[in-house]
Amino acid sequence: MAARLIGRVLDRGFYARDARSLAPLLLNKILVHHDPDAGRLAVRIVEVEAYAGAEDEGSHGFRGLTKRNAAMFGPPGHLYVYFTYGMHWCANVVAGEDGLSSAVLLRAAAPVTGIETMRTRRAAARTDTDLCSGPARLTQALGLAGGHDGTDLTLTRAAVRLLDDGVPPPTDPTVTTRVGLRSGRGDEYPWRFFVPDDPNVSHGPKQ
DNA sequence: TTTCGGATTCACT
DNA sequence: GTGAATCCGAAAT
Repeated sequence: MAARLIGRVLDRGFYARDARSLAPLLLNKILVHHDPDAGRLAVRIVEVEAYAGAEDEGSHGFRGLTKRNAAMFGPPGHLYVYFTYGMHWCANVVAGEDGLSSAVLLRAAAPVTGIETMRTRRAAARTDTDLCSGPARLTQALGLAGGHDGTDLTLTRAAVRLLDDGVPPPTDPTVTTRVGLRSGRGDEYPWRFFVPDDPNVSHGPKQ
């Protein structure tokens, strides 16, 4: 029933570019979680935000290395998963060279495989386009949490992987400012990218 | 040790 | 469109 997923694992060099360059390239990539409880879950990424290193006040890395954000400072191609608002997990892909604190936040996706599991986990979702239409919704639907912080996405046996299945990123992605940042703390940078007119994109500022 | 505020979501008006 | 829920990490004391 489920269509066979064919795709190649992206290599380290793909992730090594800076976050602003990497972010739009992640659009239309496939995020797969081999969930020990639910089997294979997969989504197609449709919305991302770039967080760029030490000079970006909106980035967790702005205030330097801490135990929480250590994955951001590590080598590219790993997951950075953090807890926020006392109840939500958000997942990032680490970008840039080892030692730089840059990452791309995965904000929204389109369900591909395991939709029944996602509907169960996202009971509040009224429609399938609400299953992954926000950074914390995405992690909840896929079952990602703090235990996945630091996962190497480039390992073929990793529980979480990012695949290129041949669908290219949009040639003209929509670009806006980032969501949820305080005024003057990096909210002015146009570093949010999403697939134009995709119904799974989160409800952010004017699109 | 205490305080502060958050890369959000959901229910409700 | 508005506000409550909810708790951890980091900064301040």
